[in-house]
Amino acid sequence: MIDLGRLRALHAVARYGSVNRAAEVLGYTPSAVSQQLAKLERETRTTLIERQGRGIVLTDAAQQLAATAARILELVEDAELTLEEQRGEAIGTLRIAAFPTAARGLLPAALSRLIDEHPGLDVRVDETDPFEAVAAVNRGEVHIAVVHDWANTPLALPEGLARVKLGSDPADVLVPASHRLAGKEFVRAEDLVGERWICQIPGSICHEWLMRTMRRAGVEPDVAYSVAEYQTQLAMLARGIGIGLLPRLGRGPVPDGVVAVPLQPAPSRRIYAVWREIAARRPAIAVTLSTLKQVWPDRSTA
Amino acid sequence: MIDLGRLRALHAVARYGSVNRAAEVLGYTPSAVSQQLAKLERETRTTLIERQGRGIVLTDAAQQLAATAARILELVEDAELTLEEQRGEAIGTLRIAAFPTAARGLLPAALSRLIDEHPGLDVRVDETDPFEAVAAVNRGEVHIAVVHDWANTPLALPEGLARVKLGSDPADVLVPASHRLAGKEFVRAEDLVGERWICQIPGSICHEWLMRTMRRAGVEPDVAYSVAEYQTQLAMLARGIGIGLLPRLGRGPVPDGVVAVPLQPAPSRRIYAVWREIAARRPAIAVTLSTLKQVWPDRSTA
DNA sequence: GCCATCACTGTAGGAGCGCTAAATGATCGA
DNA sequence: TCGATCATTTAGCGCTCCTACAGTGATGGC
Repeated sequence: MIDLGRLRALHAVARYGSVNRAAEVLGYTPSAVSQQLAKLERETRTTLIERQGRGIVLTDAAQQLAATAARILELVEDAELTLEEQRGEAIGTLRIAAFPTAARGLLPAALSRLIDEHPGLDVRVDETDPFEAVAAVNRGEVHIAVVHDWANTPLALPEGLARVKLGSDPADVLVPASHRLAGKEFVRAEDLVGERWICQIPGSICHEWLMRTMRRAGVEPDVAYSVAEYQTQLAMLARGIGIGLLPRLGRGPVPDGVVAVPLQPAPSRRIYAVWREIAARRPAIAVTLSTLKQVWPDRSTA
Repeated sequence: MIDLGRLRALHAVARYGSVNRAAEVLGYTPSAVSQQLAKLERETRTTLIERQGRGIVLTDAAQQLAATAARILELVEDAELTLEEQRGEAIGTLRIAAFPTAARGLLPAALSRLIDEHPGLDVRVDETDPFEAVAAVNRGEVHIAVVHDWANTPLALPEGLARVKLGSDPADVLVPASHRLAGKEFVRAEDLVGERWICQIPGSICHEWLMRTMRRAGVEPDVAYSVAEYQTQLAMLARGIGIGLLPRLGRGPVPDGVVAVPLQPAPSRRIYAVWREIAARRPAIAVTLSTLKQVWPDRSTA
């Protein structure tokens, strides 16, 4: 009877289009995958792959076999999930992909609690941007993704993925203590026209929000200083050479010489946990999701 | 990921109710099956089997797992069949169970032709009575069963099994050359009242037909001589101490001193080939079925 | 047109798995 | 209580599968 390992290899090759990528995903060397395919060909006495240029293509028979292999592997995974569900223990490896701010501001609390309450759980974290994180969940390489979106460009999820909103992450304007806005209760976007910005690199919430909001208002923001580190940003702010924007999540208390002023309306970046719907039967995933929800720092008053 | 071998072991144990029988069917020692189950328990961290007396019982979790294992194995088998079908060659092992007369009178011709035309085919034959042969096909232990039934007690097949009629096997009355019926063109059942019978052991067509037909006519047949071997039966017949009944299938020419007289109506034992419906996609099975049909000795005139 | 690179394949060798055989444990029937 | 029947445990052997490394053929930059 056909070996499952061979089917996994074929399925991965069919899915990722190359022996190398399949091997990478499976955690093997390309040689191992190649040998598995060769053996599968010998055992089934069927040509499954053909070389094309530097790569390979699957024959029709292989495509078909890969399709049923997918169903078989799904059933096997389902059986494993059912067993784990029946056992009810949160156990095994759980991989989380989170964007940097969440990795810093949300995961430490969640992780320490998970490790305390579920010693059998081996949690791994990868810092990944939201787009890639969702793709990784969809491919099954990661169990949970912590991602964000903006109210005006809501996150679209592939079929089969579910999400729960953990909360919103408001961002404040950081200004030097001597700044004209330092004493205000809140500021509006239009108050910020003409300012020089100290932003973290493109992809940061500062950059994102500036571009989204200011441009919509018809103003091109002046990002004079683009820095990589939060500490650099703070040092510049303290010198009074510009202002910044920073999410509260994962931000420590602002140092002397810098003041955080809430924005009105607050930049509404929403944070979600995303997972494969069927995988939620795994207790490990269920407890992690619930822990993430519980440790969300409720700073509605902050 | 769960190993297929473990699932096969569990499935077999669930199906046959004991480690020993499962091992026998799988072609392993009980030790191997026991070890597989133990490993499956360790890997899934789930209790799957419990000892009960000398045997075992499966837990609920195991029952459920075995059920999905059945679906998985079915898919795997299906995938293999598809590959073989696509390849189109009759190849691999093919197991036939046949009742003794067919094994002697029908299979030799079929086998020699199969071996000639399909060198890749490894045909195995087991002489088995029809009831057991059908059960073996249903369990998947045998691919094709050659069986018979009587017109008044038609063969009932379990779901999923198919059959084709190969032909009818008429039986003649064998009488000594000196017998009063020796010159007749045919004889009727009522002509045979009062005769002493030389029969092969219970289960033979002679015995079966005598009991079925004579008793229906209200006559208890007198089986004076019950022998095991055809040659013995012939020797007795030649001495004129009784008469016999023998199917034409697998019977050689009758020796001097013995005459075959057709019965009217002929005992209508019908011969079928039986197979699992889904397995007919296998070229090996398809060609064997067609060969069996082709080599059926057409003796409508004999 | 040559060489660097990329992708897959082949080979040798070592680690680990899964099987068998034989002994052991547990239970049932006589 | 003894023998028979099932299942399990242990030791050990063979085989499989993986990695490391070398090799082959196609591609593309220069």
